[in-house]
Amino acid sequence: MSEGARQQQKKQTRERILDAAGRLMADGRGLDSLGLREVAREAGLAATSLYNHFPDMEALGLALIDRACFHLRSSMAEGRRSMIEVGAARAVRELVARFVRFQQDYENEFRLLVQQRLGRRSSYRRRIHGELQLMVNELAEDVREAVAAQDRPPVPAQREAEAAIAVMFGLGIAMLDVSPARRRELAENAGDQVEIIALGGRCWAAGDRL
Amino acid sequence: MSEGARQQQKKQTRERILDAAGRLMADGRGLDSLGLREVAREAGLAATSLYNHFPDMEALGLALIDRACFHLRSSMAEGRRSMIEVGAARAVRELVARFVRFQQDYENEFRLLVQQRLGRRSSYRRRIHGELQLMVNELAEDVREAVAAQDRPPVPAQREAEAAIAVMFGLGIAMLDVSPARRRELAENAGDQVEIIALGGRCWAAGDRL
DNA sequence: TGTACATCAGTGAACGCGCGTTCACTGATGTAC
DNA sequence: TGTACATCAGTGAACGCGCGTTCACTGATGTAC
Repeated sequence: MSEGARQQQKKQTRERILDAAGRLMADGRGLDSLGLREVAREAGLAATSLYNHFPDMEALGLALIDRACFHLRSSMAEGRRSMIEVGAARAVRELVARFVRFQQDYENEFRLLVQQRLGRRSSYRRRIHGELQLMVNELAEDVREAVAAQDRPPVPAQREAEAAIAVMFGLGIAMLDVSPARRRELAENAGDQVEIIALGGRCWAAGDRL
Repeated sequence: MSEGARQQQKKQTRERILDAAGRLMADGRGLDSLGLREVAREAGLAATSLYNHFPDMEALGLALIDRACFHLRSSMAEGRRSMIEVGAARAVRELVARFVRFQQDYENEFRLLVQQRLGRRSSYRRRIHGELQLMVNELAEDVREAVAAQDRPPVPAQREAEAAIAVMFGLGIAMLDVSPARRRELAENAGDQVEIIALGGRCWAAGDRL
């Protein structure tokens, strides 16, 4: 019980290290370019202290990725339940808006996820891939529920979700380097794209093909 | 004229350096992890010789990216002209097939482009962004022509092209880590997604909204 | 409550190594007369 | 055609620097009796 104090201290230090690493990534830097000493310095620790919290640099990176996944998941879950009621048109726009908010609130973490999705470490890739898979599945489930709630014929929800998420990640990447005005424009375009996907899903459900 | 021999030799050496760098990236390594000495060794040159061909490592990276852009462009241009005649359904599948072929033939270069699209160096990002923009515009133009040739009402070709390319890049990334069988499955899914996009474009053109 | 002992977060020195770049050079190729 | 000179691709040594990790340590915190 009183051991708690020490453990709590340790947890705080761990967070301090992750925060420091996050701060260093703020100016467009990638995880790969972060050095152990650099992170330690930023966190106000001796370089070797990091080994009390992470067995090696790979583990530190994985912790950063975990954190990013958590933020992505929370951001996308926010207000998810209301999707069914608001109707397809608004639901699509709000989906994109949630993603845009995540991208803006956690720009470094967004970059981290996209970069490490095809980084060198397979542990990173697997972690991110799994998270994105979950994200696709949840979105697909939402689409199915919303469609069922409106007594429409079942759409190819999985394909729609995959395409929508591909569009949103593309949007997130494109937004990184441009002005706020251009960002809004890109977001609106992406909203249109997702709407087109949803419309296409309805046609597909009705048996239409090209 | 006879100066040509020396110049030609130099050009060959330059290619040897780029080939060496390409080989080193073959096992999933990123551009950022390539060292000057390492590339020189692989090319059979003294480390300092690289400076006779590239002012610095950034220029070497840019040359690699240029090469990748060239291959992407050639791959996607291949058989582009026949798109109009074959009809929308086949055109969509062939579009995806061309991209898949590029991804397989030049896997390292595909990774290079995706990774450096949000890498640290803005010169890289700009180069790649410009290339992708061109790719989107060309695809949109093809869509417009094909639709016009069939006397259909004009579709939101730009949005369709953006969405389709986002889907294909997502596909390319997902294919990197999986078995050939799974790759085929993913490619088929992506084909369906692009078909859904095209169907959605038609609905949109007809004035449908969600 | 007081004391002896265990735990363990944080430290500083040291390891071998490769990094990108500069410099003065060598010697083959190309040029001018 | 022969000779003197210029060019320049390729070389090897050296620069200062940070890398990730190991090790033996210190001293505050926690535990047992």
